[in-house]
Amino acid sequence: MKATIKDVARLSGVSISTVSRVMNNPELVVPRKRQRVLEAIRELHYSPNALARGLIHKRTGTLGVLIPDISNLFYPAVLRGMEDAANQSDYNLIICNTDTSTVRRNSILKVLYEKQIDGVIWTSEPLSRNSYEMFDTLDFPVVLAATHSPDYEIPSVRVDDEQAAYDATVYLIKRRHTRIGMISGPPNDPISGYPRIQGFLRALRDHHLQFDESVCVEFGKYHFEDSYEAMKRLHGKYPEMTAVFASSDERALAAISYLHENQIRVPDEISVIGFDDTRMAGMSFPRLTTVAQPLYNIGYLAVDKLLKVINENPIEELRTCVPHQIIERNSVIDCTQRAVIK
Amino acid sequence: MKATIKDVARLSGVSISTVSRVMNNPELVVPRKRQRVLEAIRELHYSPNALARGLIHKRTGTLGVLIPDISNLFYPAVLRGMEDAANQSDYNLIICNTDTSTVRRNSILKVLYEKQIDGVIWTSEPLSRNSYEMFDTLDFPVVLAATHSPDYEIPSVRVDDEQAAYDATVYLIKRRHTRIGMISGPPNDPISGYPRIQGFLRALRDHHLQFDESVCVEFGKYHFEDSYEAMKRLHGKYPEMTAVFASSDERALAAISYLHENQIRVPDEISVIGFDDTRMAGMSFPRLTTVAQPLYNIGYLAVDKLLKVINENPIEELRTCVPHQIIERNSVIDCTQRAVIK
DNA sequence: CTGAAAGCGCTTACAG
DNA sequence: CTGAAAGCGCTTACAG
Repeated sequence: MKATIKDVARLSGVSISTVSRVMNNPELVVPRKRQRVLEAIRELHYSPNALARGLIHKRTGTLGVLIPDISNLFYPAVLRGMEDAANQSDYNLIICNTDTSTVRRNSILKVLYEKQIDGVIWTSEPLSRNSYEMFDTLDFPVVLAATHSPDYEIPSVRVDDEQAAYDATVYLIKRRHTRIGMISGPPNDPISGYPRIQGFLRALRDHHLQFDESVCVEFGKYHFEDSYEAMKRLHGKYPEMTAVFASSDERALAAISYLHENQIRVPDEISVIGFDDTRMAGMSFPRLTTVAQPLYNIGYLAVDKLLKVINENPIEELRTCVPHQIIERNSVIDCTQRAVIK
Repeated sequence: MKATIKDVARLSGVSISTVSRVMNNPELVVPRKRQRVLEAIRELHYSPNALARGLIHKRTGTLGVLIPDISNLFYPAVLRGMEDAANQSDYNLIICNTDTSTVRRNSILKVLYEKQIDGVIWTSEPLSRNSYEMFDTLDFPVVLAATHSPDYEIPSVRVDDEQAAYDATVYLIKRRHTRIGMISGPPNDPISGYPRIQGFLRALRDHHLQFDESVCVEFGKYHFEDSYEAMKRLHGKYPEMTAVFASSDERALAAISYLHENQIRVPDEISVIGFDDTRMAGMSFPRLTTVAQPLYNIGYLAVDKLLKVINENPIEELRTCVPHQIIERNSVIDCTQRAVIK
């Protein structure tokens, strides 16, 4: 049996109030008694029951994290950042997979609510009206990570997707590519789809590159094989393309695989730039040039912000936009060098 | 303010006992009252406080998962399996990173203990005497995932590392490779180091391949760059090698990167086989042939087993060994074909 | 079938 | 400085 505060009180010959005090306000207890209590605690391997404490303080020191699917390689770094931030403030994380299902989301939120979670991080997915109302009626403090809400006043931490896509495209243009394709996520995805396509198109437009959206963009859903097929279609309809912007590292690797397997050299014939900078980006051949999201920081800052909301500390800005950055590796070549090699 | 059972009792004009009953044993309450209570619950958005319940039942429905580092790409699939198993039985998971630090482990275990976690999954790391004693005195139900303990009677779920390494090596030998190198983890690692080296050597021995361990094995610690360097050293001292067994997919990708970057064709000149079958394995070029661990299942079964221990259901076997399997992709070629190509 | 009471393991005014 | 008491939000014998 686990020892309780009563056992400690009995063994040290004081009341449970006193035991409680030596744990929470030791200076209120005379040293002699304090010692006796401390000894009893040690002897009994006593440690306080967080449920009882939580009941009184209305705090549990645990946060809920909702992500679409932990097996997506985008999350390991993000979650590590969240964990570290939580850990630093003595919080724990309960991580749950929603599989983008509303039903699942509801049932998760219900049990987290019962477990008296102090707040939740909502990751990646756009925040529907329905989700918003759920958080609102449950009165959950929420922070959005790697997503944001233009419609509701909810704190968020993410990258400027439109601008990042713009910069990635400009990076290619600066290297004299003029015929650039894109492998995108679903156009109705308000995070990794729509804004990145817009950024891509804006860059082309700004540089007076003629383009026809229907020939230079192809869509791969989330997984590798989809994007592999998308690359095949893209290459089929736009064979003169010299570079491609893929809106995730996974899509970029799929594109590279397709090219390799069809004897098209990367980057000598076609350059590829990715998005995210997951760990895989450094492990491919050629190593992937990509626009990095500060994944770890996104996670870290999101939890940090949530903790501020919970503790009613002021937060500097509602929607924080963390900087992206192009990581140059070996999958992009200057288009003129390309000509030489050829 | 959150509604409590008292609010529901007041609104529906019954005692809290009755409210409690409609939640837990509705058949004990007359339909008329039951309806009234149900309505009040809905009206107040009432949902029971799991802390109060946990205090009484001495159960929280949450499990602790200790892993070395969630940002390792080995874990996403394992954790997904754990999550699904937990979810299916209405349990939640608190995931914590130990960074292989004893201090960190102790502090994590302390708070999980206070939070009255129902049990813990200990992942990947070998179970030291010290850890064992910790679990023992805390009286935590524990299951080991992707590791096991020869010394203590603790349930575990993992692959037979020695045999899997043996099979991977035999796979190369069957394809007529006779000069095979290995990129291994640290030899003192009782999971991904020692047994896999032993399996590798046993395969060579069984097939009468002459070998000198000091020339055909090199060590890369955990990360990519280490293994890249290890591959460089291995190739330097064993240039006639035609195939390499890497004891993780990450090591295999590092080996492939090294070979590519030095214009050594894979698999045409040197074949590479990996270990784990993480998602990256399908995304590399060439796609990686590897010995798969059933990562998802390891996670799923470990939680399943832990739940059985917690509920005092019998478990079929203390140490379950899940089957490994070689996934053939494109990074290994028959050594005779290799000669032809050359 | 239902309510009052005790209790789960704590914390925190309130007296003294 | 310290103890008795009330209370956090529930569940569960025990009477009736």
